[in-house]
Amino acid sequence: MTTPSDPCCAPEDPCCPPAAEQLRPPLSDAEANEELARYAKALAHPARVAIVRLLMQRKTCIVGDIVDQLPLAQSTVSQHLKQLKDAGLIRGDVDGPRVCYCIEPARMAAFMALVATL
Amino acid sequence: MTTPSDPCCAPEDPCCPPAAEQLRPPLSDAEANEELARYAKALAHPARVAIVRLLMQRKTCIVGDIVDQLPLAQSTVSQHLKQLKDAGLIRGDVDGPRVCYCIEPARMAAFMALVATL
DNA sequence: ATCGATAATCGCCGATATACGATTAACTGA
DNA sequence: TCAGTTAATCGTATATCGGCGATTATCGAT
Repeated sequence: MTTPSDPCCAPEDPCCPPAAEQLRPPLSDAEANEELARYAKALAHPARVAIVRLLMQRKTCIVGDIVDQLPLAQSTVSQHLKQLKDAGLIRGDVDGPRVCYCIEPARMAAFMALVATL
Repeated sequence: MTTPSDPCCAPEDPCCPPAAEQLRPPLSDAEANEELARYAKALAHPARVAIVRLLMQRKTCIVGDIVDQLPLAQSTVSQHLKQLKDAGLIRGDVDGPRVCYCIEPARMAAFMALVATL
């Protein structure tokens, strides 16, 4: 459980622990290409790379902080977050009026592994 | 020089040796994000991933063969090749009536290095 | 029950991506 | 020189992206 005084989550108490890892079936060549392309597409914008880097650095899940770090409107940042979430690279957990985003480490690892297969 | 009988280049005689490597200046955070995003964008389509994989496997630079390997029109493949070339991930050398494409290993390594910094 | 704060969504726009067929350009070989 | 092959480019249609302001939804606190 999260300490009530903490708006989101302290580094030692992340609000969004890694999702239960379901077994990922082996990929065919075409599937691997599509998955890699999906991840790459999610990172195909500097703002999204910046968001990922931010979430990697600060283990704690930030939300509005991300908006403050970027020279973009709130709605635009929200769209970028959605794209990263749809790609599975990040996760967002509702915590009161805020939403905590954090990296989905397994997916990140999967992306890096796919890149390594090139 | 290329053997005339060879349509493009034999594996032991690649038509496009790696480009002279100019020193790459260190990148600021923002520049690194933009460069990573640029590479990621280039790989943000399954067909382009497939092309890169093809060029990594067959060291020899293929051209029309790529079209045969993909379920896309020649003009479409040409566009994808252009995007990869613009991103610097591949290189195309004219060899008679054909064009030989091949991986730009240094750029590929740069991409992988940037991914590793995430 | 209402207010204030937070974040997602909507609607809109211009710009870009993706696909194709048709055309053009460049080179070889006859 | 002319014909054939190869690949890039052009033109077009559709879809998605990327940005913003405005609106909506949700929650905590009063």
